[in-house]
Amino acid sequence: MAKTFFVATAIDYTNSAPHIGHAYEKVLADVLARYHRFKGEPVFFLTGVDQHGQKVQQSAAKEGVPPAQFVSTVTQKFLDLWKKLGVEYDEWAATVEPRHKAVVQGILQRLYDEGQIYKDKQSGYYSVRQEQFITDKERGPDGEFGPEWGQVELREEENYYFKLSQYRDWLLGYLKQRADAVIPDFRQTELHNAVEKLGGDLCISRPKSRLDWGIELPFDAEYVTYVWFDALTNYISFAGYDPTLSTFNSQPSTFREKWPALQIIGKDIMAPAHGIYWLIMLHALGFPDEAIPQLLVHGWWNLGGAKMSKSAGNVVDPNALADKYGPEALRYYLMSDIATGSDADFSEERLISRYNADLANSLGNLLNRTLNMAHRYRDGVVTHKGGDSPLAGQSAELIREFDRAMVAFEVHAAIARLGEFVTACNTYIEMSAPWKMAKDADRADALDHTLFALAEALRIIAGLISPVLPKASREIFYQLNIEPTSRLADAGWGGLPRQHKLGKPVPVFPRIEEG
RNA sequence: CGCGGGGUGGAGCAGCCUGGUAGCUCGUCAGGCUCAUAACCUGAAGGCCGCGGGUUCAAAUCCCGCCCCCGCAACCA
Repeated sequence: MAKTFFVATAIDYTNSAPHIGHAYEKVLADVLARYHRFKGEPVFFLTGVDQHGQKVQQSAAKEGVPPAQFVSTVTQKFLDLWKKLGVEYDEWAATVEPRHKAVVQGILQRLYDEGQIYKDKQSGYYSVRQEQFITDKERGPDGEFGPEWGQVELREEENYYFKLSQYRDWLLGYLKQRADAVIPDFRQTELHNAVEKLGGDLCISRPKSRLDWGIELPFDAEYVTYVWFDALTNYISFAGYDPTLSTFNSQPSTFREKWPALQIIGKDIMAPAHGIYWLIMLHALGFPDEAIPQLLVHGWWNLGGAKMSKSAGNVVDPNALADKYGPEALRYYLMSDIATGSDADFSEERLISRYNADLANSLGNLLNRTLNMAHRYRDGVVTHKGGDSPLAGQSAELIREFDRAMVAFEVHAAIARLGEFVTACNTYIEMSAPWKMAKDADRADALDHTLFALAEALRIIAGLISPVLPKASREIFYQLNIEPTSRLADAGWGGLPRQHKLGKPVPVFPRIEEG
């Protein structure tokens, strides 16, 4: 049995509505999950929401609703968006769930019992209005804290700390020994540099007097868990991890079959959260190096070269885009117009342009003209005649290179490669000129040969594109009048019956007219 | 000398790890085709691959230095 392809995304904070970056990450995970299912591997796709914490508590208070209710409203927006975009996860990680709490508390208790968590006292500047400690970073140019902080006072507070720094050398060693711990590699360099500067331990609690919307510490009811042990733990709590079993090998087989995950995260939360805290947490919990998850770090969609932010008012709403252009057009754009790991500029014009050029003009038109000719010249029936088509060899190469790109998470490259093949098919039509063959009775076999090859090429294309555009893929198969190819193994040349009646052409990708 | 990314024909990008005729999409120009969603195909113009040095038979690609953009971080408990 093949190892399960376990892909997990970061879980999104339910403080405000999803934006384009959230959508990108989940679609990327969904495409990879779908591709590995297509390859016939068992797949476990985990995503969800991070629902606790101070900002949620504050936002809820502002709206005058209980945090649980506030969180449920925002969570619904994420659920609706994933449904709309066709993001099909296997498990939903919502951190308010009891089973998650049980794992978080179980882990904390174990680490506490093992002496890996201790209590300490620190002091700092505290903003009464914002209900948080602030640092020198918040000081204005004049060295004073601005009026937005209100009254600022020096305050002492006791909290619990996790002995993070003692694992610094382990992490450095791990990163040194595993070249693909983080992808792309320059992020691994960045992480390594960050780890070298790692100093103190990690504060993991908040007194309930300041924050009570969280998971109570099992060993001190006066405190709740601060973000790290709550949010990060979702990756194992929703995969069946049992906190009472201290060694990895004693974990339930349902967990061990899945773990470790490929974790897809944004570049902003690699260091320190995932690259340092999370990896060290796992190590401290007894996970062997082979069970440390790989991090796939993606870039951001910027707007006009500038970072997107709510304060700048330039946030792109994926919901509106999906409504306007269709979810598949959005999926295609997000997957094709950014190199995994890099940043890209978001542009609605680019979305339209790529959709029209790649999907409407190239692929959609290829399907349309092929079906049309088949109906016009052969009553819709394509028949195998003669030897191999040049498209046969090209398709074999396509499948190899497409796969190589996809398993390397380079979805953009895989899509580009597929586009080359679509163009090759269009060129093949021009070269063979079936409309001329149709007028020449002596070339009847050649016409059959060409039409058959095109139908077969389209069947392959429809299979390969299915992880990115599941709906359009099904529609293409429907028009080809064949069962959707559900496995890569069946995608190769030669799968089409030697005589086959095609369906009627209907534009799958109608052009988006601007303006 | 904090950490990292980027600088490639008019625009947006890929290629760089694993040196070997500079590639893709859009745009422009010319031609072809008529099966097709005014789509498709071919050809052309346009680039000292940021600058300077080095290694090499050979550098966009490796090494050194510099310039310019962009993120992140800067004792956030």
